Amino acid sequence: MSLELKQAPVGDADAKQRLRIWIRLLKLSRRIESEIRERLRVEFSTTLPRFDVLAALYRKGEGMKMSELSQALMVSNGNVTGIIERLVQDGQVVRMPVEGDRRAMQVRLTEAGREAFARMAEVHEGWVNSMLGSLDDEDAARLLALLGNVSINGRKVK
Amino acid sequence: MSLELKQAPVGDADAKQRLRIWIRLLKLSRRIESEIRERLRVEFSTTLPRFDVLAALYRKGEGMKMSELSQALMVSNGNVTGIIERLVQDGQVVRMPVEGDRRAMQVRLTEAGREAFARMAEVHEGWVNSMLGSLDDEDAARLLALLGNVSINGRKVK
DNA sequence: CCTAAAAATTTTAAGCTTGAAATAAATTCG
DNA sequence: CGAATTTATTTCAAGCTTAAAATTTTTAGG
Repeated sequence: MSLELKQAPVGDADAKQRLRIWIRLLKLSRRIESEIRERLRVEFSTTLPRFDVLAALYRKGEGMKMSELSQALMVSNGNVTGIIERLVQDGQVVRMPVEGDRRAMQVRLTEAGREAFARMAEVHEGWVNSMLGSLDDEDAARLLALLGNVSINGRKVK
Repeated sequence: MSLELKQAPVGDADAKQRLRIWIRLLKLSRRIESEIRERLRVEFSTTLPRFDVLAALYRKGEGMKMSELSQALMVSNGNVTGIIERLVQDGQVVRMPVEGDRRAMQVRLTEAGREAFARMAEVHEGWVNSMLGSLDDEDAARLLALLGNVSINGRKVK
C-alpha cells in the first residue's frame, strides 16, 4: 500500500533525474568532441574517425582485420571501409591479405602512420587534460568510478 | 624544488586519468546514443537529429528562428536547413516569415509534430531511465552534480 | 565431392555534419 | 543618401554513418 503510493511518483522523479543525467552527459561529450574535432582539423588536418582508427591500430603492431576494427570502434563495417580507404590514400595505413583466408584483410599502420599518431596522441592528451581541468583529483576519481559502474544491457561501460 | 620534483609527474598522472575519463565518457554516451538512434528508427521511423529539433521546438510554442535553433543544438546553420527541410516534408514543422526581417525564418511545430513528439518523448524517457537503471539514487545525484560542475573554456556544462 | 549456410568485406542509397562560399536583407556611418 | 559591413540563411563539396543488399570465400553436412 505504501509501496503503491510511493512507487509511482518516486520512479517518475528518478526517471526525470536520469534523463537530466543523459542530457548533461550528451552535452559534455559533444562539447569535448567538437573541440577535439576542430583542433584535429586545424592542427593536424585530420578527423576524429581517422584518429580513432589510428589509435586502435597503434596498440596492435601486427594490425587488425577490418571486422576487428569495426567491433573495437563500435561502428559498422562499411564505415571502416571508407575510413581505411582514405587512410591508405594518405599513406598512414596498409592493407595486407590474411594468409589462409582470402576474404579477410589485415590493416596495419605504416611507419608514417605510427609517427603521425604518436605526435597527435601526445598533444591530444594535453587538450583533454585542459578541458577537464576544472575537475580536481578527487572529483576526477569519483567521476571515473561512477562512469565505470554504469552498465547497459548488463554490460559495464568500462 | 619539491614543487618542481612533484609537479611534473603528478600532472602527468592526472592527464592520464582525465584521458581515461574522456574515453569512458565517450564510450558511455555513444552506447546510449546508438541505442536511442536504433529505437527511434525502429519504433518511430525517425532519427536523433530530428528528435532533437522537435524537442527544442516543443518548448517554444511560438517557434524559433533557424539561427536560434542551430545555436540551441550546437550544430551548424547548414545542418539545420537540411533537417528542417525533411521535417517540413513530413508535415511536422512549418516555416513562416518573420515580420520585420525578410532574411529570417521562424520555424514551428505543426499539431502533428507536437503530438508525435509528445508520444516519443514519453517513451524516450523510459529508455533512458532503464539504460541508466544501474545507478542508484545516490550515485545518480552524484553523477549529475559532477557533470554539472565541469566547465570548459570557462563555461559550465549545465 | 557438392551444395547450403555462414562469415568477411564492399557497395549502395539515404541522411547527417561541417566549413566555406554565395545570397539576400538589414544596419552603420560618412 | 549610399557604400561598406554585418547578419540570417542557403548552397556546396567532402567526409562520416548506417542498414541492407551484393560479392566472395570458407565451412559444414549429407
